[in-house]
This record gives sequence, structure tokens and C-alpha cells, in this order.
Amino acid sequence: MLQRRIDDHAPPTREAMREAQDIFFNHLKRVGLKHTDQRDTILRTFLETRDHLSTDELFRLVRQKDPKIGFTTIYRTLKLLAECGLASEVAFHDGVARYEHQFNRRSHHHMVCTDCGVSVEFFSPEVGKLEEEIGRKYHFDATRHTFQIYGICEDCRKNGRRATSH
Amino acid sequence: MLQRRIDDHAPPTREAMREAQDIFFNHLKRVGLKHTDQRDTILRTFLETRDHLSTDELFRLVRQKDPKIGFTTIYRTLKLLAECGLASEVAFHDGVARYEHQFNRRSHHHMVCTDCGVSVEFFSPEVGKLEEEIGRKYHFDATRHTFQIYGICEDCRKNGRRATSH
DNA sequence: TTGAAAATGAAATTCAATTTCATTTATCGA
DNA sequence: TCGATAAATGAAATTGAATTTCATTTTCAA
Repeated sequence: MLQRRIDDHAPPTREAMREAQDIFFNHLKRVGLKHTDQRDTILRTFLETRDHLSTDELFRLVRQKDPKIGFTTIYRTLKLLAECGLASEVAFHDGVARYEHQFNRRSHHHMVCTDCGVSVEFFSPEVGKLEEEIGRKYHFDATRHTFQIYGICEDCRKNGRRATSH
Repeated sequence: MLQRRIDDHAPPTREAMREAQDIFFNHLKRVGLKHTDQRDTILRTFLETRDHLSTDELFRLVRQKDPKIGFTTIYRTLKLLAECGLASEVAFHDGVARYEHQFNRRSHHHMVCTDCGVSVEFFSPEVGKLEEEIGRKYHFDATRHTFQIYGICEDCRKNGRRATSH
């Protein structure tokens, strides 16, 4: 699926990559798990993208680097990356779970076109403030939130036609 | 699943029920579908609750009124109710789709406890304004949004124990 | 009243998510 | 370096909610 960004983020530098690897492998050590080549390949592949990847999409990318890595390992590694904060799940309600990386990433949210499925990031600090305020008001220990806007993107509105992707 | 409300909404009056039935059956007529006893029973059962019901939960409630109504009919009727605006899907990201009724309902959002699964409604007009503003800014024809806050509810924080329901 | 179109519901299917399990690999202490 | 052992891997199986199929029943307009 096509993904557009309103964002100036560059691919990770060598140092950023190293830092993320440190975070990951410290996490593994902390919970008594092992450092493997597969996990490293998966982490690097994941960080090199800016997309909201489903497990299957990441699997296809990783397979280009190492065709012997299985789907299950991708699946489990994504859970590990989410555990240590390097990835987070985004739900666009199209039936598949997607992950995006969170390393050195500005807080952002998504608008999703219900016609062609394109997702566009936007930034709105107010949303984070709302989470905090409302948590306080209702005595919830708020840890995270989801905020997505659905609608029709400019292209689809102009074209007036439906895309194939949903 | 337990559901709590911060809301003063009463069960539907006879007139409100009638009005919702009108909306539903006008919608059916408009799209060339038929009025059936099953659909009426399902609509009434749905409106009588204040919960965020999964298809299966609604199925269990409907079965108490008419054990001959099948799961598939509930499933399809919920889609129809969503089509005409009487129901809307809420995703709490626990793997099942839930619906809540939208008839005579204030705009609201949900906080979900990630420990026991309880969901609490809250009201925040700012969120709707954000949808509008951001849609305009990025040239999206925004039609709806989702906003949920996840965290630990007061009870779970006090009890310090995990509940069974997720 | 009647026939065409739609509805029903049980069963089957789909498909992403998750688990199982036999085999392989990483790590650690001697 | 050499096992021992605990974890990792990945192919295959399983799960479970969502959705579709299809034979039968029901609705409703003429």
C-alpha cells in the first residue's frame, strides 16, 4: 500500500542504527533472551523503512536480505521491538496489524483515506495534552492513546473514483 | 465484559424506540431490503443496552428473546444498523469488533483499562474540533475519527492485581 | 394470491494471528 | 575449547473472529 508522509525524517544514520541496536540487545539481555543474526537483520530492515508495515510486508522485505528467515520469527521479533519501545502498533482498522518504528520519532498521528487506503501523518501536540488532562480528570493512569482521522484524500476526491485497495 | 459509564443516559423511551425503528426501516426501504421480525428484534435488543457489544454478545442477548435467530443474521443486521447511522463500530484493539448505538447519543470517546478491559466514556468537544481543523489543513475530507486512551483504571491501580478478562 | 427477490441460519470458508514442536543455535561455566 | 542447556528458529498446525455459501423460508408488490 502506498504511504505518504508530511514529514522530513531521513533514513537512520549509522549512529542511530547502532543506538537502536543497543536498545534492542540490552532489552534482550534484560529479559534473558539471545542475540541472533535473524533478530539483527529484522531490526535493521525495519528501521530502514518509513512505512507502516504489516508483519507480512516486513517479512517480504527481510526475505530479500535473508531468504531463510521465517515469518514466525518476524512476527515474534516485532513483538519484542514493541516491548522495548522501538516499534509500536498502529491500527488502521483494515483487518491487519501494522507497526511503525518509534526511534527518534516525533509524536504524530494518522489520517487514513477510506477510499484508497493512503495514510498521512500529521502532528498535533494538543492530542497528547488531551490524553493527560482526561486521564487526570477520570483518575486513569493514562499510558497511551490512539487518534486517527478517516476521510477522503484530495486525490480521491478529485478523481472521483474508487481505488482497488480496500 | 464489565462496562462503566460516566453518563446520565436513560434507556430509550417508547417514542425514541419508535423513531429509531422508523430510521431503520426507512433505510431498508431506501436500499430495497425487507422488514423482518428478526431485524426488529435485533434492533430493539441492541437499543436496550448501553454496552459496547460484540456480535457474539448481542447474539446471546437476542437469543433470550428469540432462540431461533442465528448469529449470521445478527452479524448482517449490525452492518445495516451501522449503514444507517444507528450503530457505529468501536475498536478497543482486543481482537473483536464492538458496536455501540448512536441514536440520540452525545459525541463521546473511550478510555480503556489495559488491565481489566473496562471501558469508560468521556466527553471532549476539542477532539471533534481537531478533526475538523486537521482535515482542513491537509485537504482531507474528514468524515470521522477514532480517539481512545489506554491506561490503568483506578480500581486496578489500587488492587494491584490483574483481572482475567484479557 | 402468487412469484420474484430477499432473508435466514447452519455450515463452510477465509485469513490474520498465534501456537506447537522437532531441530538448530547461542551462551555460559568448566 | 568443550559440552550442557536454555532459547531460537521456522514449517506446519491451530485458533478464532469475520465473512461467505447455499438450500430453504419469508416478504411484499402486483
